[in-house]
This record gives sequence, structure tokens and C-alpha cells, in this order.
Amino acid sequence: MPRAEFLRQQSTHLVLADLKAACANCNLREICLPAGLTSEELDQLDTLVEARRKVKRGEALYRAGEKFDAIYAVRSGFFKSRVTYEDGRDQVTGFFMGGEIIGMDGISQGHHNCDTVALEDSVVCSIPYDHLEDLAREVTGLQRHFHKMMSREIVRESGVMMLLGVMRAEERIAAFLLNLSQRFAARGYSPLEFNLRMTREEIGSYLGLKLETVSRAFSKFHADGLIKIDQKAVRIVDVEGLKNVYTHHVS
Amino acid sequence: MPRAEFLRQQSTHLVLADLKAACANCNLREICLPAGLTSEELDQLDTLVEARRKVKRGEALYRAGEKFDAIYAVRSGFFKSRVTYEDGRDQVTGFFMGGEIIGMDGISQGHHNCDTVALEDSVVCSIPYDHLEDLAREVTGLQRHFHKMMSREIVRESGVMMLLGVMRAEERIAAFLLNLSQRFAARGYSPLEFNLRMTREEIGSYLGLKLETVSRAFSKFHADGLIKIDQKAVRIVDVEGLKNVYTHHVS
DNA sequence: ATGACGCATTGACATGGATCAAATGGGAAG
DNA sequence: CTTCCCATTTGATCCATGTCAATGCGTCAT
Repeated sequence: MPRAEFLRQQSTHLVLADLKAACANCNLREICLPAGLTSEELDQLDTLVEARRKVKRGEALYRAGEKFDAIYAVRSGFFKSRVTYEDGRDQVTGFFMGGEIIGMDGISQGHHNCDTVALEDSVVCSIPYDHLEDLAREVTGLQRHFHKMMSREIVRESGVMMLLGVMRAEERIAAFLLNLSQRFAARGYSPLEFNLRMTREEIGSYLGLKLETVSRAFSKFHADGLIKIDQKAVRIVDVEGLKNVYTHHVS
Repeated sequence: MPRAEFLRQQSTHLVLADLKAACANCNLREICLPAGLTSEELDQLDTLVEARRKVKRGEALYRAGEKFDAIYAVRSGFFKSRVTYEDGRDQVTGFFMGGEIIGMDGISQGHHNCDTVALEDSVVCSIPYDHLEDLAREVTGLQRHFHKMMSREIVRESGVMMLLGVMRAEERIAAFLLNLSQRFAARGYSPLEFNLRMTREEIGSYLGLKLETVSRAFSKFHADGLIKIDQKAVRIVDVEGLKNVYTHHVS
């Protein structure tokens, strides 16, 4: 069980008494919106981030159709985004963890076009979009980094298209696990041992698979000695073996 | 056969003697980067668009790994973007026509991470990215619209994820045809009659299907009286019927 | 503790789309 | 015009994953 991770999350919860954000002191500043800013620029950014907002497990940060007026930086916790189709079918389009920016899909039409829901009790920093635009015109570093964040989301999604379009079930799941692993590592958590925050069904929806297929793949990886998995607790045993699942593709 | 469309394309080719772009006179200004700018702002934008560049059919506008320094607006012609994976598998991630912006994926890492190839002889306007950033800081309308273009690309891709993740083969293809139809309509071409610029294999790659499956779906739609299709020439006969293919989904 | 409910696992079977194969047709190059 | 090659169509078969079903496990409320 990832003890260090657990403790770290607790600590971010504890400082919540102060609801005013302070990017300069945030332990996520290296991967979040402030990345690469000078300390003066950081102070200006702090004027921008209006407030933190708690979102309880299962609650929506926003829903499709709601007016867009802010983007959000995940301060702690875990989210999923989900697009629902006219006929009721839906798909998870992304999972988001600390330091990641949510809501940029709303810029194009002025309203959100997906639901974003907390998978555990979470906290986000609200960044009013019109203020962000104003400040980006003054703070070059902020402008540049914001553009990178949007571009990164474009690249992320084209990676998912790759998953969905060309990979087979086990490849998708191996890639998914290694992607989570990397993102945990970038945040100082163990890349080899972590808890899944989402259900098999949500993983399946994200990867275009049924929950049974996800479950079977986990069981197979376990049997093959690539991972250990018990409910939501994952331990990656053989990173290279997991990579080989999708890089040494035979057709 | 779409005669008006053909003539229009010819005319954009003919004015090419003047390689200097002029957004203010461009017939795509309503859907391209200049959309919503005042005429003064438009003049400033013209200082930005450095040159047009011809790309012959089959040539790459840029390739994955190349240094990113400009985004491109499609002036005429048709492009596909393609991501190639380590093991050689690849996927078409998008098709682009007049007025659409290409290359924003490069912002995040400073290099392109897909190939973009012309599917017919094409012309693009080059927009050096550092100049764009500078100008976006001065021209609010440009900043706002550029952000919208990036956001639109994010939304577009999450739509494709939906296609790939939840729709079955025939649904994907119906949605694909209607998407093309809309985009032609927005450019003043006939929404009901157009030529496909890409092969069955490219369509399949984009939709996560094999070319035989694409061909069979076209044949079926033809037999069902939804479309007429002869090689690349498509005529949509029953728009509603085509919509019903994916909205009236039965589990 | 007990029950109930949501999540996960596993098995048996069904099927949509992939794969393999062959024939046809159209467009580009000479 | 002819030739060749590539794109497309269509048929036959296979298989990865979906579907349906039964069971087990963990957690929460009573």
C-alpha cells in the first residue's frame, strides 16, 4: 500500500483552512499552471486564482451545457471527464490528478461540453478565464505556459485516439497502467505501487472496452507476473514486460 | 459532381502569383484565424502571416520530430495528420480543409508529434508562432480567437474518442460522412454532394476500422438508399436516415 | 452480526469486424 | 491508346471482444 502517497494527500487536505490559494507555496507548482514562471510572475498569478473549491466524491465540478467561466487546476484528489451522447451512451474522456488543468474544452463555445466528476474528495483552484486572458497578455511566461497546457491536452487526446484506434485490449490496458505510473511518478508518488481511483467500468469506458475485458486483462497480467492487483491496489512488478505488451506487437 | 466547388478551388490557385497573404481579402476569413476581428485587427494579422506555401499532393507540410515554429492555416486543398507509433503502426488523427488550423500539437513540446500530409495539391498560410504570441498579447480579439481554435481542436478530438470508443462501424462511418458534409456546407460547398479526398484505408485508419469494413458500410448505405457512392464521389440522399444510423442506436 | 448493494471475477457462448483471398475497375504514365 | 498498379469491392472464414450469467467479496447502514 502506498504509504507515502497517503500521507502526502492528507497534508494537502490539512492546509485547507486557508481557502485562498498560493501558487508560490503549492507543492504542485512545478507541474501546474505556474510552471516556469519567475517569482514575480508567480505573485501576479496568485491574484488570479480566486478560490479553492472542494468537490466531494461523486459530485460534479461542472456539467455539460453549463456556462464556462473558469478553468480549474486540480489541487488534490482525482477527477474523470465524461461526454454523454444524445442517445444516452457515454464515454470517459480523461482522468485528472493533481496539477492538471481541467475545463479547457469550454473555451471554444462558452459552455462546457463534458461532465467532470470527482472520483474522491478533491480540491481545485478556480481560475476565472477572463482574468486569465487579461493576465496572459501581460505575463509572457503565463501566456506561453497556458498555450502549452492546451497543446498538451491536444497531444494527450491524440494519444488516446491511438489507443482506441489501433491497440488491442491488453495493449490499451498496459499503456493505461504505465501512463498512470508516470503521472504518479511526476508527482513524487511511487510509480510502481498505487491505488486505482476508478472502477473497472470507468477504465473500460475510457479505453473503449467492457469492464469484463478490463478485469480479464488485469487477471492475465497478474498471472503472467507483470503486475499484482488486488481490487484497486496495483503493484507493477515488471515494467519492461508491461511495455512489451504494446511495443512488441505481432500482427 | 460538385462543380461550384471545383471552380472555387481553381480560383484560389490562380491568385497565387501574389505569395503574400491578405487575410482581409481571403474568402475563408469568417472561419479561419481572423474570424471576429475588426478590420484594423485584420491589418495587424496580415503583418503576421508571412507567406503562403504550396504543398503538393503526397508531400508533408511537416513531420513528427521536426522543430515547431509555425502553425498553418489551410488556404486551399486537403490534409491528413498521422501519428506513427514506435512499432510502425500508425493512425490518421484528423483531416483538415480550408480555414482550419494545423500544427497546434507542436506548441507543447516545441516539436511536431505527427506528420501532416497533403491529400491534394494544397496551399497553406504560415503563421510564425512567436509572432503570433506577440501579437496575441496586443490584439485581444486574436488572443481570444486563437484560444478558441485550440479549444475547438480539443473538443474535436474528444468527439473522435467518442466515435472510436463507443460507436460501431456503421455508426462511425455515418457520423464521418455527416461531419464532412457540415464542414463543406460551412465553406459554401454543397453539403450533399462532394468528393472524398482520402482513400478507404485512410478513412478506416481515422475511424479505427479496416478498409474492407469501410467499403462494406458504404455499399450497405448505398443499398439502403442513404447515399450514392461511386469511388470517391459521394451524394447524400437521406440525411435523416444517415443520422438515424447512430442516434437511434439499439443496444 | 446481518443484509443489501455495488464492484469484481470468471465461465460459456455469440458476434461484429478482422483477416485472407480473389476479381474488378479506374487513373496515371508512357 | 495501352499498360500497369493501386484502390475498391465482395465473399468466406476466424477470432477478439462483447454479452449474458453466476458467484464472490467488501463496505455501509441497520
